[in-house]
Amino acid sequence: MARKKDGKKPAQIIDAAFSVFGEIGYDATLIKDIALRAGVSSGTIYTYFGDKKDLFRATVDEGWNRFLAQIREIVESKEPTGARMKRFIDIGFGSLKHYLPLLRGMLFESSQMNMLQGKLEQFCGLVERLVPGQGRGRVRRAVESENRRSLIRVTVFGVLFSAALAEPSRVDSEIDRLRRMIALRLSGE
Amino acid sequence: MARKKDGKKPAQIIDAAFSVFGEIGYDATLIKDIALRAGVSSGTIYTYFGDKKDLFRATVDEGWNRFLAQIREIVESKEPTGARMKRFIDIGFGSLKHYLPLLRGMLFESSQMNMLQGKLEQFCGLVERLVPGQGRGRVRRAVESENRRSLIRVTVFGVLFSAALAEPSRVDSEIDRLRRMIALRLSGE
Amino acid sequence: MARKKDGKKPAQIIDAAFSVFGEIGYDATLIKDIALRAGVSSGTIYTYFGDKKDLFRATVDEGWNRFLAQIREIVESKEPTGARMKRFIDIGFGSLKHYLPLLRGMLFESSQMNMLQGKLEQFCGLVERLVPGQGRGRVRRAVESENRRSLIRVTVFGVLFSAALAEPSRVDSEIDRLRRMIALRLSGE
Amino acid sequence: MARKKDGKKPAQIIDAAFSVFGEIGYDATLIKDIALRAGVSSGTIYTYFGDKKDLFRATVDEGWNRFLAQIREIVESKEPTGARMKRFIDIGFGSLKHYLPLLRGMLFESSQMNMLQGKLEQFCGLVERLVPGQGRGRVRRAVESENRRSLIRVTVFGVLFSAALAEPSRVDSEIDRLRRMIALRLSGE
DNA sequence: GATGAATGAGATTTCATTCAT
DNA sequence: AATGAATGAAATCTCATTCAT
Repeated sequence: MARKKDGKKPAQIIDAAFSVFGEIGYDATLIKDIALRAGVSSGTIYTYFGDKKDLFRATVDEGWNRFLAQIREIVESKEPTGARMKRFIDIGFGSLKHYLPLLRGMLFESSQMNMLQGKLEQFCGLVERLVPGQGRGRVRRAVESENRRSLIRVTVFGVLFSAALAEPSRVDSEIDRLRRMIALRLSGE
Repeated sequence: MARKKDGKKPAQIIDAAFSVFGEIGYDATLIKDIALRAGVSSGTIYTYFGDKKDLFRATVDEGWNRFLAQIREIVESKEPTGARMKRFIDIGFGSLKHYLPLLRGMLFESSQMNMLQGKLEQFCGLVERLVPGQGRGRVRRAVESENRRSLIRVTVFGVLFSAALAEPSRVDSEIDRLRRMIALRLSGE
Repeated sequence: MARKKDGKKPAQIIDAAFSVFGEIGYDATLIKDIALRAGVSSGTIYTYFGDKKDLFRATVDEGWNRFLAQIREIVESKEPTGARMKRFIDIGFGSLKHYLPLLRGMLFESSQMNMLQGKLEQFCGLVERLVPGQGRGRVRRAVESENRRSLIRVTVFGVLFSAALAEPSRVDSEIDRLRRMIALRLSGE
Repeated sequence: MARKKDGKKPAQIIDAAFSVFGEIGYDATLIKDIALRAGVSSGTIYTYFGDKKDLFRATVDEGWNRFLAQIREIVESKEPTGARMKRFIDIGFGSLKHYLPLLRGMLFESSQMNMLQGKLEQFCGLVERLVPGQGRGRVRRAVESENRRSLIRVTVFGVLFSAALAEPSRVDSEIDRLRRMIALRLSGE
């Protein structure tokens, strides 16, 4: 997220939008709330963003891109697989805590669904590159590849939504539990 | 007697609500839309349901209960595990296609989140009873049990939301893919 | 008011209307409430009365005419003035308690204003005939007559609205106080 | 700055509300009517007043307080009684013409009854202080005091409602008649 | 005649967006 | 550029009235 101090209105606004959308969802969020938290007037928001949807998109993009950038860096690093995995889990689950509000926000408005879908695919693609294929040497490579992709997808979605839907007070422990579970599975395979 | 009271109005309304909520989400759905699709007037909806939220709740409950009833019947049947698993997959994924709109609808309103959470827990509980624990005889029973529960949870959430977020035109093939994947894993374990 | 037992729907309805309108006023009264209290269906009301306003008018007329009939009988009786006055006060304030709800009902709807006005004039006319003119023999008969009429009018309105606006729990004592006051003034003059 | 904030909007709105409520009563008045007459949009009303009831209350309070302030000033002045009476009658009946719509408005909604009741008591209290007690030196002080209070109350209510319920076209002459009558009584006592 | 389910016009209120200052 | 008062379209819900049975 943008820094609050640098005096840049759009960044301030996106920061505020991030937290308000995250806390109460797209529909319940009033432009006024965001303006208030950003320390600007409602009108100012329209100087930088076309409309409410536009601001939402920008907010999600900003957050997601930062998140993906971290993951991408890990996936593309030259470290040995084990170390990469460990960092992936550390960074990934750490970010999950931070970006969860955003994810929730994305869940709560149908029109954003497509947005969410595309972003998750991107992420799944990175995870695929991270996790080594198992069935090396076997015959039914294609089938397995499809299965592997599906499994990754299900796991990614499962983790994200388990976290997103957990009760606020239990979010942290839920994320920790998910993390242990995933660490175990990744190491076991 | 008053006008023909065939007793089908509430069901008609819930059916209409089921599809409209499912298609465009809670907020975007107008009472008028539902009335139109149900072939009744807006006012009639308020004869049977207190308000819009009430109708939504009733719609979700109705759908979910039907779904759970099917699953519960399978879980509690006396069939051998293998047969039960097969039926579970057949019925479960079959229903998934049918109830997907509902699931989508539940995603689209933050205030419904709790509802969703509770219902998914119910479902996970049933799945746990269906899938036999693996590590019988091993030492770390407790850890394993927690892991197993987490894994089931992640898988259930993952399957449901993979399906829910798939593009409408690809929903069917996505569900089939998920189904194959799950079948493979259940049989392999 | 009509008797409830004679099996006549319109009378039942007017009885019910009398009490409901009186308790909560014209606007707050639902046709359904009246129907419920009358032991008939909403539809039945429309068999006997054109619409809600019509029913209100009929209810008020019915009540008011009964009240006026009592007063008229007194005014036109051959008793000596003193006795007539006494009966007037007894009957008048007694009826006030009974018909107060109706009066309240009439107050609470602008469209009923004219109705109220006309009825009160009728009543004032009767009171004028009851209370003997004072200034007999003096010169300025006309002035005095106008004054007397105004005084009666103010007093009648004052008594009715003091009673109508009294807090429900204090209505009875308020009416008694008014009654003592009026009795005193009538005897003193 | 935002659009010209002349600070007059709430007053404009209250003025408009005053006349519309007065003309047709609370229920029949649409927010749109008031907005139209105030020369603002419906939404603007909600910038300054919470809801319709709130606006009604504010309107009545505003009007009533102005009226009472005038009366209080007279009651508390050091003038000789005769002069005070004269001014009371002049100002009081003058104001009555102006505030009559308000009084009418207050009549038209049962829920406003308490409001009306309380305000009238205030006014009666002032009048009591204005009109000198008569029976000084007599025995039955208490009885007289109660009677006097009742009489004032009845007279106040009587005057106000005689005026309020008069046909619009005759309001002025009715008020003049009431005024003459009261002037006579006050001077005569 | 009686019923009461169904109707649908209509009112309040919200809030994204605009625009005068 | 920034402001925030003003706008007004739009949606829920109510309830008098109708009419099929």
